[in-house]
Amino acid sequence: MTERRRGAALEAALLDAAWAELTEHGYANFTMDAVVQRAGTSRPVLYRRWSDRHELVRATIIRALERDEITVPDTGSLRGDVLTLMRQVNATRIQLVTLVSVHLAGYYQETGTSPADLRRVLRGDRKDGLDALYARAAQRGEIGPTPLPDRVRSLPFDLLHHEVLMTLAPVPEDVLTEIVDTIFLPLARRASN
Amino acid sequence: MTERRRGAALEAALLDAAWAELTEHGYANFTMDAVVQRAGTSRPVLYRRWSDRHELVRATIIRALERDEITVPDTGSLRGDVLTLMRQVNATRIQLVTLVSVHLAGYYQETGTSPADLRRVLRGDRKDGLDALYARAAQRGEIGPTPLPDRVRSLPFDLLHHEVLMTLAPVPEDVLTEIVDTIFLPLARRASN
DNA sequence: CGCGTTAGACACACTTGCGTATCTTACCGG
DNA sequence: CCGGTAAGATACGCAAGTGTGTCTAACGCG
Repeated sequence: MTERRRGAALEAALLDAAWAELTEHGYANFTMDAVVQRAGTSRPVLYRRWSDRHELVRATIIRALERDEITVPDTGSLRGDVLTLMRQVNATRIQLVTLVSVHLAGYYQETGTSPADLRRVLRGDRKDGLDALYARAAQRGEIGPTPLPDRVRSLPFDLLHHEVLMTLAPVPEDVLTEIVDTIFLPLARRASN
Repeated sequence: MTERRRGAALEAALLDAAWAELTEHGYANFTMDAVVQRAGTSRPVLYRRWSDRHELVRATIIRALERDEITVPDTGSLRGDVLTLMRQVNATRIQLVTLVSVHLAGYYQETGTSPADLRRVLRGDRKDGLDALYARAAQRGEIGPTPLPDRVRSLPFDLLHHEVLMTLAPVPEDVLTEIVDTIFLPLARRASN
């Protein structure tokens, strides 16, 4: 044990361990002990930074949110853009989505919030990007000039989300294309004419 | 305490209490103690019937499934049928859906199952009814002769489901009609031509 | 090099929930 | 009305997790 971590490095290790515990065992089975053990340190080190379970969970989720920034793509076609975005979400945010939606049931009851509230935070910054994405599609003539209803715009992501929540696993590529090609695109073209 | 319940009556009281605890406090905070206390009886009475937490939860969910049978409507129009079905689900199954999808995270990890597995049970018996519903719609000429893809057929219910999971509350009527009128019906008509 | 800071190990009191064992007491059937 | 069955009330031991002390030993800065 010659290497003794300190300060930021130690803190990062703890948050990484907490994140791993959260995603692997869920909020219900999330224990300070497990985090400490996984990080290879000891109880007081943890408590010196976060005074209780709640604070640690909050810090862990915030940290996860700050990682994995999602960038809105510009592939040259609506289909490509939407699919690329879905793939990004599918690849990087599954753990986050399932954690936030499924594992935090207790949290919602305590705070009176709902998954939609947290989801708005997740998606908020993407709103402008989505606007631009659909504007480009309209400009290319892929969809008509009438702006799409919000529910149509979010449709592919809602369905992706739903699929993730139901299977608790990454969504296969053919399901992504099916959602886009048999549901979203026909509707988008029709709804904006 | 002159009234002492026995047999079936007592069992029903226990399962009712368990259901109330599950929906109010979720699986994570579900304790045998709370059930016993809520039912106004004592620990051993519970354990004589279900040997552990898991069995009790299973029995409670099965009981809830057996209640609230959903009947596939025949209103004379596809729109009316689908909307009526959605209203039924919205009115009677919210607790069940949220419980199964959101509160049982720990259960899935322990058993290696996913919400989709339980959902199949929920929806299984409705499959035949849905077939009939869409057959009638085709016969009336509301949709074309080409059978709808499964993903389209389940679309309104998936979106309802998603909405419930996000808000953890009953879905307002205007959202139901919006889903049907701006998403489902246009797509259904188009997809079966 | 020496000193303050803090990581790391360990032990504690406390709480909660589990599953069982024991005993009394009410109910129901014959 | 009487005897078996099961309800109801405690109580107990166990395990897991929490949050807090206390002590040491390593590290980093001046």
